Amino acid sequence: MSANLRDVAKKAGVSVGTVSNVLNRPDVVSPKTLERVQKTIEELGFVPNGFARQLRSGYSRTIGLVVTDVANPFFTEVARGVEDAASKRDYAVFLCNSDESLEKENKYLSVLIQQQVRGVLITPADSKSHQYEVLRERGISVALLDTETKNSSQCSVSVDDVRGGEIAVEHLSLLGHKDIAWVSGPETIPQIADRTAGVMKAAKIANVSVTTIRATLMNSAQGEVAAKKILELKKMPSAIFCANDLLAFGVMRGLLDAGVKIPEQVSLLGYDDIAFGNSAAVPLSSISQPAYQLGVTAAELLISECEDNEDHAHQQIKFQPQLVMRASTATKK
Amino acid sequence: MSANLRDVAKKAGVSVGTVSNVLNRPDVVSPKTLERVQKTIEELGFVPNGFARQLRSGYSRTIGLVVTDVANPFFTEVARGVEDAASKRDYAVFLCNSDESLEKENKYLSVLIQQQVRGVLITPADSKSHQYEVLRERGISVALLDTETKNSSQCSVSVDDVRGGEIAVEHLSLLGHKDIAWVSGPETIPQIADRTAGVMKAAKIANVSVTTIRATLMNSAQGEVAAKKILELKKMPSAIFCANDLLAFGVMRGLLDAGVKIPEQVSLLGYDDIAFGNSAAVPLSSISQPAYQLGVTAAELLISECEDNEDHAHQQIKFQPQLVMRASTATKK
DNA sequence: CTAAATTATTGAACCGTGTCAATTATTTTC
DNA sequence: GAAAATAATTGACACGGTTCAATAATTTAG
Repeated sequence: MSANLRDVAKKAGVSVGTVSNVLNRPDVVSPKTLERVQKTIEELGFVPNGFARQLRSGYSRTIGLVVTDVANPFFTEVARGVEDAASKRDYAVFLCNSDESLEKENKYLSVLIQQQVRGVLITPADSKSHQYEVLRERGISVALLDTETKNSSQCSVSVDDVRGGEIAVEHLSLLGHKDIAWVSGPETIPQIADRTAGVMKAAKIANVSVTTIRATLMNSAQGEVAAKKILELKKMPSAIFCANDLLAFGVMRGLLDAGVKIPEQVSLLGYDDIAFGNSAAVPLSSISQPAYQLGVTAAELLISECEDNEDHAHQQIKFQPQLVMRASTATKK
Repeated sequence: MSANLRDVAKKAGVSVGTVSNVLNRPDVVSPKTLERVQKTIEELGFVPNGFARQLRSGYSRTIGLVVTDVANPFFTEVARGVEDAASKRDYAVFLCNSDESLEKENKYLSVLIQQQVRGVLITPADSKSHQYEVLRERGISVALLDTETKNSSQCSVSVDDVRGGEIAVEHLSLLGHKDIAWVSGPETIPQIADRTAGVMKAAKIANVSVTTIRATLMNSAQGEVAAKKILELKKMPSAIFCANDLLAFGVMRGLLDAGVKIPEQVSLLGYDDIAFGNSAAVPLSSISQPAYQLGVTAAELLISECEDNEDHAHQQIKFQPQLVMRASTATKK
């Protein structure tokens, strides 16, 4: 087996404390002892055991990233941002997918505790879940990702989803649409609830009527289901706003298959502005979020909190969404 | 601070050994003791400290996943598979993006060594790099992901890329195309080299002429660059085969913008069959790979190698690609 | 009902490092 | 050159689990 600190101490004729000092506080060791010990370390090919080190110090250089689904291109971008920023600070990232399930989320949090992560970046599966207080109690920093917190004792990096909902409706209203379908997702997801709030607020002001279609999951298969529901409505809306681009892709497919022309008959607007929007059957107009930047900022904030410990001022950073107009939205005929 | 094993033992009125047994060998503990201890664990919110555990056992329950780019939907799917399979076995996954750079890859391998991972799943950035031998020497299992190894002392899970290239050309040839453009990527990537080999082999047999366009990166921006190059060719090919779907999306956009009709004037075939292929401007025909399955299989194989230690038979598993025909390929007029 | 076999539980030793009060060696001061 | 100040070194203990030989409790056999 490979040499340990005691072996080095014995061979160099010093105590274990001195060897430990050579590794961690070389300045307190006399030059000639230092040299002798370092030579012995070299000879024995000694590499300190990370487990023992971390067990003693209590800290690791890892963070956990819990998102609802990395397969969603928005989160993929966020994840890249997190990973790049963490890597720059020499932190490794544990990737966890909660699949919007509270049970899975809790299971992963427990795994992350076991792994003794220094901090956790989390997009809560559910607005009610305050399970992450448990992490705090264990000295693990927590920052909310893509979710705002009213609680100022916590960092969060989010995008203004209320504003995003407003921008969407304002855009459609400006194009002359007065009857909009809002393809929403589970209202337990904070982002969705906020976008809905924005939609309703702007709709009231602009005097636009909104029909809500609720999707159970935010993927393109559920988008196709939503498309069917829209086609069955008594009165076809002239514009559709989807809670994310994946849903919008599904709706687009459903409508095109049914012979509905986009944007001639119906305008379609997505959310997230994922890279493929541009390559869609009808290039998709969307509400853009700075996903990569979100990840970078969140990771930097979290690591700063982990390391600055006491004198860290919690911040709630909020980015602004932006309209990206492509071919899928047009003025009402 | 949070509860440890001794606290649980005291509160439940048993010894530390028994609590440890409850965690690791529940079958040797009597049912009523088991229940009592589990209840106490629950009450105290006890989560075992991974470091301490690993220090004694010498092994961690983490693996590293090194891919060239998670933002590529193919790898995103693979990553999901890896994560789901690892999670089932109670392993946590470190995510690393090498961006096809050997330097970054080596940096990450070093980080993974520091983190004392039990095994590494890697898609080598470069066919030459045998840096992962260093890991082996440290007792870290390594399995190749999406790459075949000739070396039978190593596990690998791959897709038959040579066959993939063949299938593509056979398909296009069957549709009557005799003049094909092959939008390739860096030939240092083994997958690309294999696909090229398959293309050339099938082209020779089917008597098809191939013009190779080399993309520097496998993304859609480079696809647009490739489209420009194709438009500048003296003789326009009647079909284009791209090394992945992202490139194909770029090519599609480039051609459509130039007024070229797909598939009427040019057939376009991608590789990977990513989810968005179906939502593309022209639904994209593609060569499908079982990405999720690839990830699951690789993770299971790696963990089995980690745990079975001695009596583990190295396996080289190879999946077969499949043609998925959509609207972007058609018989030559 | 006792002896033997089986099952359950115990707790001290150990994994490999970091820490720090105590000890020893060296240098400075007058 | 002795006392005081400073620098260097020591080693037991802590971290929080796992392991395993020893012991205790229970079941089975005769």
